[in-house]
Amino acid sequence: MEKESVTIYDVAREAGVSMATVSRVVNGNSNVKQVTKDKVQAVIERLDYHPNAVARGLASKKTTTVGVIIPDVTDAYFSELARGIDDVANMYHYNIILANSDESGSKELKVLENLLAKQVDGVIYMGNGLNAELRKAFRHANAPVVIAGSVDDEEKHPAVNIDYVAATCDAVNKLIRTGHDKVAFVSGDLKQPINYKYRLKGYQKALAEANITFDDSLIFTSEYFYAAGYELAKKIQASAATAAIISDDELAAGLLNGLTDAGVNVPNDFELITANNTKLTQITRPELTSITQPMYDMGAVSMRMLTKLMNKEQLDQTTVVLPYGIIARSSTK
Amino acid sequence: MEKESVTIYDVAREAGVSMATVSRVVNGNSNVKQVTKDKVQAVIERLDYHPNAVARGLASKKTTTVGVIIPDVTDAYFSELARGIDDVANMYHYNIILANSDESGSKELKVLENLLAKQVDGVIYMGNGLNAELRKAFRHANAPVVIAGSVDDEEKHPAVNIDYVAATCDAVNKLIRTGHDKVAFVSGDLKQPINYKYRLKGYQKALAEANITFDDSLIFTSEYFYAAGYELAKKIQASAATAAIISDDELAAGLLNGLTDAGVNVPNDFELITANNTKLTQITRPELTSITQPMYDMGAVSMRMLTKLMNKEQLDQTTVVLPYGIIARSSTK
DNA sequence: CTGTTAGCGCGTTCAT
DNA sequence: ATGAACGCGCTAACAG
Repeated sequence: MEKESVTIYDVAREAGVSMATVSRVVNGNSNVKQVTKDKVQAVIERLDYHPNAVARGLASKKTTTVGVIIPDVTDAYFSELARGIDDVANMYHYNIILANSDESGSKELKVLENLLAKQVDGVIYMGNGLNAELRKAFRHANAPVVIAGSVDDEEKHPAVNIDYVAATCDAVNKLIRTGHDKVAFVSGDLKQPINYKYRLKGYQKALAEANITFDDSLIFTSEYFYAAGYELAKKIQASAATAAIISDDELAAGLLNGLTDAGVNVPNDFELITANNTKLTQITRPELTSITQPMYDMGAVSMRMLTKLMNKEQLDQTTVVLPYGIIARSSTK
Repeated sequence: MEKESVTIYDVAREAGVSMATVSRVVNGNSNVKQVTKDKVQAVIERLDYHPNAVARGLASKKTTTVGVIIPDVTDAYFSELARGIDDVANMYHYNIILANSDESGSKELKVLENLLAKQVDGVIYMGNGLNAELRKAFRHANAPVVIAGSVDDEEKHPAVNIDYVAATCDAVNKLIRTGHDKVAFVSGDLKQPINYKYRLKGYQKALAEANITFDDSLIFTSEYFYAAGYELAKKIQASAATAAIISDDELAAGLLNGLTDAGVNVPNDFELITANNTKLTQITRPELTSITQPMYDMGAVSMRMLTKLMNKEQLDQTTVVLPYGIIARSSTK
């Protein structure tokens, strides 16, 4: 520690050139004679020179770091997205500042402000709480923002996601086809657009197509925790439902185990389909049938979009909808 | 986007003071008359001025960001640590740059170099691959480094962890007491100190105390993936083992399900104890008995230590060993 | 192809 | 209590 760091000026002096030339070779500018380039390169290595990214950032107004807002790193769904983001970021020589938001509106705002103060070149937002205030903050930010793994119900911001309406509809259809006409809908807060404007809509669409009347005693909301799902089992059991579509895997795992422990046989007495196909779905017994989302790719694509935006390139499409699927496992017949 | 950002200079002009004064009020310097402080504050709000952290970093040589090296965000164990780190970082007004290393030595080095170039004020290293090269890089870094959730077998670097020897020994003891004398040891790469210098040592200690001779046909290594564990079930079944201690929960979950699917009844025919008590342990059926580690706290404490180091404060102790426990669930009798 | 000169936005002496 | 001036390390015109 504490050794004086060598600057571009030191290598310029040692190499007998100007700092501009050093800057050029460091940045791969072609306008440098091979000989001097080699000479400078040698000095750089001898002195073990490393460009100071902060100074560079101040001068160039680019930090090559992007901010990533995530509800909770600990969440299997979002961390998978984060992995895709980081890998692509790396490819393009960006670093990511990761900030947990807990899906709290005020914290999201605070965190965004922070990221912007650090002069990030762009930000990726993950979370389902996109509201008017946040939207305004995004608009006023002088850095592009892309939404990953969720929706912008006003479709103003670049986003990458799947067709949540269709996916939910398909899943519910699958349940209906097996003979269920009392399918529970289990999601997070219904105030969030992704739940009431997309998932619930898909659910209702499936019912409508099968001429089943909507019954709101079959609608359940919960936090996305294992324990919450386990707890919910009682309520679901007390309802008329014989199957359920759940919008979160951890929640689904809790529900599954809660039902099982209460003596309900899944899938014979009750069928379940969950939404994210995270690692958890294979670990439970029975394994969980699930909607599949390309989480890693969604993260990767959103970061790729962001690089274009940061580069002032035109986007082919502002919303990228990736394909989803349904993988049948043992929680359905 | 693209609105000219307001600088400290703008505020100074509008408020009719010098930028030095603005800087003082922004940084809470006491030497400012209340009246002018208020005046400046008003202008700051009116102009919506936000200090540029990059310029600040260049001038002060502090970026208030720390680098966090993590094997994989997607890993339940490490992401829990990361959460603790981020929460404490936030308390002290730091941000974290998260970098995935995949436990690859070369990538860890590259990533560290990167972080250092960005002038992070400190770094937290998570991973089990602390080798000579990395150690050297840490020493030469002009930022303090603390190791979280793993060991520095030379005990030179500040680190926070648990007593892996004792924890493993306890777990194996528990198995032995139930009557097992053929306990399998399942871990990751035995080249990693945490596995051969700590966990394996604890395993051997337990055997020795019970006068059971060590049998290396009971030693298994694997990658930390569910599928790898599932695959491993066959080999374990073919061995003489009747119980196992496993060093990773995802691996343990795979092993458990592999055994179960092969017709082995856990815990009646085979008992399992896993190591990290992540969320997974409650999701499997039967639930997994596990060593418990305070992951979140380990992250939090390591970040707290780092803030002291960055502040040039003395550390009370360079290695913090947090308490562990063993929680009995249904994979043991 | 290379060097000179300005800043980038802010913290920090050093005067006053 | 406040201001002037310098410098942090680098990029980016602009000359030549």
